[in-house]
Amino acid sequence: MSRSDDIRAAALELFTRQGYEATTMADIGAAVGIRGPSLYKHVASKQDLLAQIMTTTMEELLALHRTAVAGSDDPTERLRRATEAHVRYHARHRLEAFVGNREIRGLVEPHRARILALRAEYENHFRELVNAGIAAGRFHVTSARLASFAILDLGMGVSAWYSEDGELSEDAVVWQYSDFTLRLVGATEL
Amino acid sequence: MSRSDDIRAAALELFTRQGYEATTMADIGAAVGIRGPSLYKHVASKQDLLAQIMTTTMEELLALHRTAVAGSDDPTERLRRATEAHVRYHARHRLEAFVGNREIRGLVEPHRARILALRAEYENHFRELVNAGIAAGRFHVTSARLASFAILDLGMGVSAWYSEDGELSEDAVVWQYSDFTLRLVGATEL
DNA sequence: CCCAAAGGCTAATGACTATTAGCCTCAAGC
DNA sequence: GCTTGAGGCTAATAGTCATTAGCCTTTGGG
Repeated sequence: MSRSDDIRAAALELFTRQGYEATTMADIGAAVGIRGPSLYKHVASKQDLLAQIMTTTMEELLALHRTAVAGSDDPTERLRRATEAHVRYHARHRLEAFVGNREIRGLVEPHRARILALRAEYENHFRELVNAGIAAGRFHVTSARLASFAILDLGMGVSAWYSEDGELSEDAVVWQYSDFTLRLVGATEL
Repeated sequence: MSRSDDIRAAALELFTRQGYEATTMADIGAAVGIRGPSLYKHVASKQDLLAQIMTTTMEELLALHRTAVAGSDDPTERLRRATEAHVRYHARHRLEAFVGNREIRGLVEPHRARILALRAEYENHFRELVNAGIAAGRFHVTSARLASFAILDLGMGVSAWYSEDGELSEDAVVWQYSDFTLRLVGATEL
């Protein structure tokens, strides 16, 4: 349904620019050329709009992570691929990622708990990748927890400043940031 | 004036936990044991409360940065000290830093423009530190802009997850993250 | 051609909110 | 002892908002 998609897209952009609380149904309606109340012919509620955006985002991120990591057994290569997927998603879907990171407070139960669980799972995957590298003697960091937080935060930063028509291409950012990650964990060359 | 300080502290915590928009004057009042309207005997407005928090935060951050950097001429040492100050501030004043990063949208002109200018200045300082290291042949990165973004984002991440009673001490986080930064820019040993 | 449903609209509902007005109390200095 | 100002309070003001109700138009399938 094209209209519903338009509405979700408009909501996404407004949530990014103004925040969930500060965005009114009338704003979203105006962005697609209708009045606020007419939105209810297409969506259940404002909260539902946010929940759908955040759920889709976290599920896509987890799916991409699994795919990225599946192709290799080498700890360095696995972390590199996971970081590439992470950063690429945050550049390519910067609005979704931005809202996904910043509007958790706007979610009401049970959505909030579900999203937090998915986030925790995602974070754990990264921590395990770092731990695997340490166990194999390939990474050299004091705290795997700190290193994985740092890696995740780098991606989130991307969603805050990346712009498709900026001077840096998506690939340039992805490759640079993957390098940063491997340097950060002190990955030794093979 | 102790009461005004209490109010600012209560507002800071509520803005962190619920966000500026979602926090009501009645909430802030309740946190200090009075009713919403009574707050106006101590503060000008809710907006003023936010503006004061953000302005103070950015000014402190800039002042600490200047002090940190002043003590050395060596590019590596300067970047290390700047990162230490950056991360330490984000750990020690995590509420201020958190709100400072996330509630810019809630600011109204002319506060918004002023804060954005201070942030831009802060970002520039880091980019210049990285550029200085590159020029001296001590750092090895493709894009100084990307590297400085990464460094700044690391600090912001800290303000999102750091906890004083967590397993990691402030010093541990500061030192680890400073290491991360120097690794990230490919700083060569002297 | 008809008519039902899809998708608009305006008006109403029921909250909630920042801020102001106006009043009351109480303590400290005279 | 009085009074004045600081700092509370409640009630009123003037919004804003999500959501629902009820109505109208269009349109596409029979």
